[in-house]
Amino acid sequence: MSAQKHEIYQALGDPARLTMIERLGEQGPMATMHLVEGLGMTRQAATKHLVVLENVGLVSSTARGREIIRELRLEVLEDAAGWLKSRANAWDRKLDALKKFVED
Amino acid sequence: MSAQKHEIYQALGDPARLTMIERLGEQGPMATMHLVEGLGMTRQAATKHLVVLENVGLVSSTARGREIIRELRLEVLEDAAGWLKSRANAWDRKLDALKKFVED
DNA sequence: TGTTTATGCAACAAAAATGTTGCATATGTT
DNA sequence: AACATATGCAACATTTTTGTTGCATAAACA
Repeated sequence: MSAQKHEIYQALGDPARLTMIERLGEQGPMATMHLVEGLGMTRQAATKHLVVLENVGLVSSTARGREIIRELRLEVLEDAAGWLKSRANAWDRKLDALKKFVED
Repeated sequence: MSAQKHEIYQALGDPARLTMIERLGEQGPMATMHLVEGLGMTRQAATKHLVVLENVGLVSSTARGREIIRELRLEVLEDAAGWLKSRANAWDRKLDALKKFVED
């Protein structure tokens, strides 16, 4: 069910989607129409981006009347960030060890 | 000169490229041919992926005889991971504050 | 010198991502 | 009831990404 790592990074790899994530992080849950404003694209295009974010679990949505409220799933984002950071740290140690090994 | 954030995540958003990054992190710098092995694609396809990684600064290359040695740029990876983590942390605090505000 | 190995570059094809328009549906509002 | 608002869905066009094949070049090696 949970998305593959590369799918999460791919979802983050678009300026419009990053902007929407930033807005949801700064201002909290909000309706689609509000999220779309200022992106320079139609509502339908923005919705497709939101679907991409939902598919990897970065965003969840709830109906409220005729609106759909989109919400950032911080745990998923933190997980993706943490994974990357922990890998980078592990590789840092490994590559240091390799370097020392070569020097001998 | 430095890549935009979304470009870095887009570069990470492909399974073949993530695999190559993992290999470079686990085993250190290596030649293209070695990196290509087991990816299930031609050398030319893999090279295109390496060019994507180079363009965003995640990988650098040096010629050694007829080989090209590819190396992981850990600083760039750490920077991308750190940015994501710091944003997530900041948003965590912000969204908590918002929640408390709503409850009053 | 001839052969194998590692690579680059260009043309091409197929698939996926991005964005548009048009139309339908359901919820508020006057 | 009539109108405005927020949304979904489908068809379509464009661009980007991903991968292939074929050919050229340069270094290592027998």
